Amino acid sequence: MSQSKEKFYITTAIAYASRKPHIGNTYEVIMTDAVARFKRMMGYDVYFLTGTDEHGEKIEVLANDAGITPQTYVDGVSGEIRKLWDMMNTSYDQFIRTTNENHVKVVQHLFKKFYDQGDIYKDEYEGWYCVPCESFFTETQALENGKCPDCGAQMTRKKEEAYYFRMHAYQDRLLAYIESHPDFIEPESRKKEMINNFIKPGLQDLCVSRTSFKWGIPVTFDDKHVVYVWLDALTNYITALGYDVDEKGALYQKYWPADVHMIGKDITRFHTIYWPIFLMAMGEPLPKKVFCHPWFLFGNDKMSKSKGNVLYADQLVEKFGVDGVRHYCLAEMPYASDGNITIESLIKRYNADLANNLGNLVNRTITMTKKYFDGIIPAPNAEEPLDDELKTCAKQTYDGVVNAMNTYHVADAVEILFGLYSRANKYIDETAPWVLAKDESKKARLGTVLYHLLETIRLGACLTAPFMPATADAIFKQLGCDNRTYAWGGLTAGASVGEPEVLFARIDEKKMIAEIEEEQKENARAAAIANAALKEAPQKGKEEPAAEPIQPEITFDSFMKNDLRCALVTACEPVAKSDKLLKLQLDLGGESRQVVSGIAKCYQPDDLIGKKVILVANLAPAKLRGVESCGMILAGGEDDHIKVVFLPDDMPLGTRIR
RNA sequence: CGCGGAGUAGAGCAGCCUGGUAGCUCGUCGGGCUCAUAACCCGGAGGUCAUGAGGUUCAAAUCCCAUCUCCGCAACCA
Repeated sequence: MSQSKEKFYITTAIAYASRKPHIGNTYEVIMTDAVARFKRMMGYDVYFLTGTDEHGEKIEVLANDAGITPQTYVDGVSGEIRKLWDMMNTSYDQFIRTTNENHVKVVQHLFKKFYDQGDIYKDEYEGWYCVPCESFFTETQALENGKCPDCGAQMTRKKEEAYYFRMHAYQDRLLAYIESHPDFIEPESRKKEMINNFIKPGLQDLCVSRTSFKWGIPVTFDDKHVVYVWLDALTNYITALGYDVDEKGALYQKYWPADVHMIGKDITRFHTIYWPIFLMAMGEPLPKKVFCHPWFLFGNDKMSKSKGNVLYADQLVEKFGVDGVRHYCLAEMPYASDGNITIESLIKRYNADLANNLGNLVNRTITMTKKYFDGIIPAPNAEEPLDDELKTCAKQTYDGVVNAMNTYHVADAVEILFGLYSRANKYIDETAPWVLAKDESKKARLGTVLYHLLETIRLGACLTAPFMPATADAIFKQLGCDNRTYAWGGLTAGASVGEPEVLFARIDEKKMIAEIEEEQKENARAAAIANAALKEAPQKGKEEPAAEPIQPEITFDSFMKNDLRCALVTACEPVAKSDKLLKLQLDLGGESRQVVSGIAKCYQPDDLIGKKVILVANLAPAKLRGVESCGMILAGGEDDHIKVVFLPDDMPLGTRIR
């Protein structure tokens, strides 16, 4: 401990403990881990923080559905997430949970402090309030004369109290900071997005408390309120270090400000606007960098439960191993644009990089050492000019990897590293050890070649450690050496290598794809059965309350208030500047109606024209995107999976449906 | 005219900031080798770098302008 090492504080976003994270979420932890391990290797004193975000309405609802307390729910999910991170061999120093007692206490202190110093103020939110729906609606949502957009009832003007954070007051300081720290937000495009979309138009004060649900950190001086999400979640980065309002703590003093927050691009706004402003209000320094990584898509689709295309890390680990999955994620994700996961590319990359290039190289080299030298590492005393190329490559690989990693171009770093293994394979071809072995007089040369190969593999293993720690260990074991210093000549001649073992067995692509398809069918079947079971007995499934809960019972009379009619779609066109809305002209036998419907993602106008649909004929009119909508047509599903209910062609127009 | 990004060989990407032989991986075709996991090595084919007989320049994938298409964010989702 003579020299204090330079510190490096790195964090992932905390994962929302509502459900098991998919491979896209897992990517973030893997990537952050690779950087953390790399920095440790470079001699930094690294502190790597990850954890779970455990409050909020959604979790409250999920727990209720499951019939358990939110705390119990969150204990389960958080534990699962942590297990997943552990399985992926991530080297975090701390796993924080926002239900952690200390975190809760500090958030409360901060809230109070902000309130006392005038950054947080209590205001009355005034808006239209619908009593039956127990909800607020904005001016633009409300229908004419203040009718409820949900149920059509007459709403009242109502005031509700809420706490707001004076974001606006810090706007200029934030902009100045971002502009004077060009590296603060990366990639660059995200920075522009933030500045142009949010900061320059003027920051809105942020609502930082809620009264509509209970599962959150209570505001100490006003117990109707709980602290709303981001003030709670973001502060994990410092509460984890023991920060408190009047007692900063040793870890905090040592590690703050963060060197980099690794986050998904979807939460850029919170990390590059609100979080810095909270810190300014605390009088604390801002993080040095927020790196907004892209997302993994499945094929070309966003991964989503409803599309049934979600991949989970543990599932992939079964097929490809921990390092197979780590390697794929790290090598495949581009720097700024979204990456695509497909099973085919997973297999291809696994075979090409891991089995053929790296695995086979190690295997053939160790085997030759066994075969020609009884496993004793020979001395390199018959060098030839050709060898310099290999050494130069090793040197350049190091520089290249360091360079790429320092700018978080992880995929580039991996590619450069594998270039070294590739060069070593070529070296075998150039030197043809099996030919040298036939000539006793070339023994010294043969030994030199093998030494160079073993040494190159050793150096490669040093650099592989941050990406695939277990594989690096396995390579060192086969080399019979654990010298992880990146300098040519670290292997000791005369020592013994270990036993050759296959690092990555080749995967039969066709066979595995067939296997996976089979599993997916099975999963689909299981899901279908589970869904059916849910419908019959709407009990509480813990994971994924897939079906929307059944609404409270109503009487026949109240149902009959809905006037449903058979109507013909006579014309249909998209609504300008909207990607979900279609404007439909309906004929219900004499009367015609204009209706706007949010189904454009699923239907083309031509799909609808000439079809008969069910119209809710007595729904209060509304304006959508400025277009008048008088009624709605019945459809099921959400987002990208909406199905309109069509009626038989021979049903007369205007027929009442019940 | 909301903001931003992207369009480069069959596929996936790099190069663009700091103009000057268009590169990598997979696939494909041909050859070599046998130490090794049917692996490894070499070579070929395949690109008018979205479009504009546009602008700047001795020189444009790279800088500027216009158009088209896709994506993300925002808005909208009766």
